This record gives sequence, C-alpha cells and structure tokens, in this order.
Amino acid sequence: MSAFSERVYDCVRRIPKGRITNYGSIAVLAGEPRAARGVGYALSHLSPETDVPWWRVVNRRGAISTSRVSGLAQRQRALLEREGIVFDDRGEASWERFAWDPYE
DNA sequence: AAACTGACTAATA
DNA sequence: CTATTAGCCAGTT
Repeated sequence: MSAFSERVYDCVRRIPKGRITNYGSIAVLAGEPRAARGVGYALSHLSPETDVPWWRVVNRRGAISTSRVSGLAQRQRALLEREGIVFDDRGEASWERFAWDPYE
C-alpha cells in the first residue's frame, strides 16, 4: 500500500457522519491537489470490511460517481440517505449544505 | 520503461 | 444546458 493511499484513507476516515466531500478535496488533503483520479482508484480497491467511509466521497457536482459499477451507486445513495443526505430530482445532493469543511 | 485503465476535473464548443 | 478534449495521478500489465 502506497503512502498516498494511506493518506487518502486517513482523510476519508475524518469525514463526519452526515457530510460529503469530493475527490479533489481529498486529493488536496492527501497532499496531491491534482490526484482526484488517484483517489477514486484507491477507494475502488478497498476491502469489504474496511473502516473507511468511502460512500461519503462523491464527485464535484454532489452526485454519485460510482455509476460505472452496477448496483454500487444505488447502494452508496442508500448509505448516504441513511446518514441524512438528501438527493434532488437529478440525483445530486445539496453541496452547500452537506459539504465537509476539513477545518472545522 | 511505455502503454493502459479508471469511483476525476476544468476548460471549451 | 450537454458533449467533447485534454490534463491529471495511482496502480497494473
């Protein structure tokens, strides 16, 4: 496991319940501001029993980015709604309202 | 070492 | 608004 992935997982673990963030922010916190894709790749290889709340990470629009994996998007949305996140008609969450501020 | 892939973004048309 | 292009990084082949 690379140091970058370790930092990514550590940052994701810091996301409070009921909040969401995007891949780019995680990349910044991990020390690589342009590694959004790397973040996505790292999260896609997590073990089923991991303690990392990967479902709190969505794309820049506040929508589920796991569309490419069958069934996963639906599961992620269910997990988020279970924590209080609300999705609109377009399947997007209110970024202004649920975004995680790492400095709080 | 080079080419490919992928749960990304920003800029452009 | 959507579609396309091009950059970006990590990990695999």
